[in-house]
Amino acid sequence: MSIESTIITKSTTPQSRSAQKLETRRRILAAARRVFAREGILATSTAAVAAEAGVSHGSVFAHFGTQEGLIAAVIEDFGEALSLHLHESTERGAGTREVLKSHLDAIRESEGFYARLAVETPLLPSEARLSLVLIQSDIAFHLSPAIEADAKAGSVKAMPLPLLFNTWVGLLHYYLANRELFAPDASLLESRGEELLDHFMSLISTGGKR
Amino acid sequence: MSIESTIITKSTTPQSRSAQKLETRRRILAAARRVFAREGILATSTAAVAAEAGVSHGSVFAHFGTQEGLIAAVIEDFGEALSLHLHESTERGAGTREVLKSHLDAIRESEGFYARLAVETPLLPSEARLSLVLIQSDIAFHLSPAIEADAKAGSVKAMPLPLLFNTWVGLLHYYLANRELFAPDASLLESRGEELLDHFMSLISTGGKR
Amino acid sequence: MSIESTIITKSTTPQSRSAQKLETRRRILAAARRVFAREGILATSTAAVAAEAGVSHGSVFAHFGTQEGLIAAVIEDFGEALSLHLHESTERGAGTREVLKSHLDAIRESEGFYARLAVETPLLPSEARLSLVLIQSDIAFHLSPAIEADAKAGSVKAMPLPLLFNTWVGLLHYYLANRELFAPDASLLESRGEELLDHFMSLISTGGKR
Amino acid sequence: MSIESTIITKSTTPQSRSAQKLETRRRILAAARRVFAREGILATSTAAVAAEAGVSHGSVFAHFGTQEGLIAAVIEDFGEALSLHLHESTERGAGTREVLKSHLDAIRESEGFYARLAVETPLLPSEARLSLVLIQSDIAFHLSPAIEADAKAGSVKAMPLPLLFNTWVGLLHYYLANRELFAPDASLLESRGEELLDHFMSLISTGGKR
DNA sequence: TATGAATGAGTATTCATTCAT
DNA sequence: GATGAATGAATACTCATTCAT
Repeated sequence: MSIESTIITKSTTPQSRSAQKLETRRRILAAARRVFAREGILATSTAAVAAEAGVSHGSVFAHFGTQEGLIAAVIEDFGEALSLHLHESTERGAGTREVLKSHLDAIRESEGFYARLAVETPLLPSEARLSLVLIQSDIAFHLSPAIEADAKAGSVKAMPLPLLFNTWVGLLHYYLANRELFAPDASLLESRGEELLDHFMSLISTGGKR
Repeated sequence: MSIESTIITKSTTPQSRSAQKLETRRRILAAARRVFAREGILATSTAAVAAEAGVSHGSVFAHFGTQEGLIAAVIEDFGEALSLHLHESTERGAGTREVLKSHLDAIRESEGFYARLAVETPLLPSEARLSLVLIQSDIAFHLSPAIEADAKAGSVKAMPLPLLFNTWVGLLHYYLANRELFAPDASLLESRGEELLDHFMSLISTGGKR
Repeated sequence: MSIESTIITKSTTPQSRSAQKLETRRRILAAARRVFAREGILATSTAAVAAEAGVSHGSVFAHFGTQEGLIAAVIEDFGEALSLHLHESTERGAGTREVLKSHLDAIRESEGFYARLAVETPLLPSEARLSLVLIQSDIAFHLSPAIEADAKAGSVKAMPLPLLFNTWVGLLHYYLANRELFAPDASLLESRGEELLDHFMSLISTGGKR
Repeated sequence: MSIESTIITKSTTPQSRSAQKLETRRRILAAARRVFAREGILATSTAAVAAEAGVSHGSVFAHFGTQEGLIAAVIEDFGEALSLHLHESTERGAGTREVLKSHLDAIRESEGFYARLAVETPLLPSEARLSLVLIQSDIAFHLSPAIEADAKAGSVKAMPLPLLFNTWVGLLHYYLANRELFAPDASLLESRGEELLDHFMSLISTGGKR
């Protein structure tokens, strides 16, 4: 939606050269995100991205140098948006559940792409892998104080934070990786996000408090 | 190791032509498992498998028809071995922890290949994906009565079995997918299996009973 | 000529697999030599070679791995033939003029390709450059004793052999590089070889003996 | 060096727009000469020339139309400078050796570029090839009277001028084409120019007179 | 005039698959 | 049944050239 309007804007509103360039860059990034979500990151050819973006094949390389560069840029771009969303929707002093809820909310908008990322990142070049690490650091950064507070308050079991965090991410990624199985026709997070959240909270909660 | 002993067994017992054929098939399967573990399933060419097996490139196709067929067969073959191992090492009436321990033990021998499987399965054709589902059903089959018993006994929280199972698998796969990070130089299961097991048990245990 | 007869032989006489392979290799080498002579070495695409040879594009790489490998193989193949020719046509104890004559004779058959080689070698990858060095060593090897004898006999001026040799090669290559200018419609060596030889001999000869 | 001083001269004298245009043209030509010397003529992209010149990629085409046009212009420009240098440094009535010495001196300043020219000219489009022919005519024009005089005086053997001239150019180009071999770390003309000159003179000299 | 973003044709290389031996 | 030579479709990347600003 926003993409189309952008395109219209672009063709109707004459812009400076550098703005045009930025716009083309955005178009390619957005197109790549769409095709990546649809077909998979590794399974997508640079030509397919160019076609989806409505630009020449060469333009992809003029902007991103290599396929790896493109992939890294798409992930980084996505990571920034995710981070922004996360910061906006996570109140200071929010509880563990609220932070995890924000996490799911942030992902939900781009569930398709995020699911591909969860699955394919281990197979991507290191530059791209690093980007995902940064994304997750961001989430951990929000989660950490919430967990500590809840642990101190006794509502959450004491346990090493990394293990707890990785359990959550593992659970989430596992369901996303098997979306077709767990939510054949709909958004996985839409249909089962709440359930996953409840389940995880019950796992980490101290027995009596829940 | 178990692979080599299998080869030796077969080659010391010369048999009819159809047995020879079976032997070639086994060699290709074993070779594929090795290269897949080393290089990745999707990153491995059929030619590389043939070379590792010491057979002609054509033989791979004579036996498995297509690359997809080969991959599916390798996974199926692996699934059968895993299932066997699981049945052997899991005593009747074992507790939840023991079953999960058996699970890790069964995987440990082929950690490299299993890790590839955990990562790449979502990207493989559906035939191969189905095979992994069957493998996991098998584990669930062993786990189910143990959990139910422990739940009845009150040592494990009551919760939907699939969620519990998927949390375990999600956790395990997440660590396997990031082996390089979590166990740079050693076997992940060797160095951190126990820790994962303890962590998971503490998650699903009722507070006082553990 | 020999090429065509070879092709005929190939298609009429069923051969063993390895002979077939050698035959394909030969076809590609011969085709490459022809196109290289016609279009230039660097200006020729691997696809053009494949088309000229009547094989698939992939075959070129099945046989020579890379374009560089192909070029190196073509030069090496040519060098061997040249060396053979040189050995055959150069009698033991031949004089300087006779050896140089043999040199020209050996080149004449493949003047087109040799001219390309003379021009493009400095621009080719080092492996290929080395091949040309070997070819010229071969000529120097024949020339050396002849010069020495003639120098001792007083019919050739005393001078450092490398300078003398490089003057000859420089002269020859310069004329070959400018064939279109010096022999627009015919073979340069055919039409002007004798002249070059006479000229060079007069340069290196002692005044009185000529 | 001489190139830089030229630029300075031009940039300190701001002039009309058409002078500005000339200035840009000169900058591109000088930059191209530098990159050509460094990387090779054929191996240099128009974008690399633009970058070296500090102008936009489009400017190259605004001034020279095509890549071929640029190359031809660079060579022509070089030829003019060489011709000028040659005229200045060659005294009327100079002997053969002096003229050849002037030739080497003229080239020495731009040895890198001239060596590329010697090697790559046969591979360049005809317009560029023609330029080199003109350059060499120029040298021949200076050499001709000197040779004739020396021949008449009996110090140089009688022989067709073109053959003599081409032997000289062939020798020179052969050494330049193999600079890496003959003068790995230094200027070829610096380290071996005298030697080549002596050798060539001894070749064309009558025995006793030298 | 100068710019530089965009183009698209061209190229080397890979690899699953086929099939004659 | 096994072989391995041959195939050809697919794909990332380069670069001269154009043209709107």
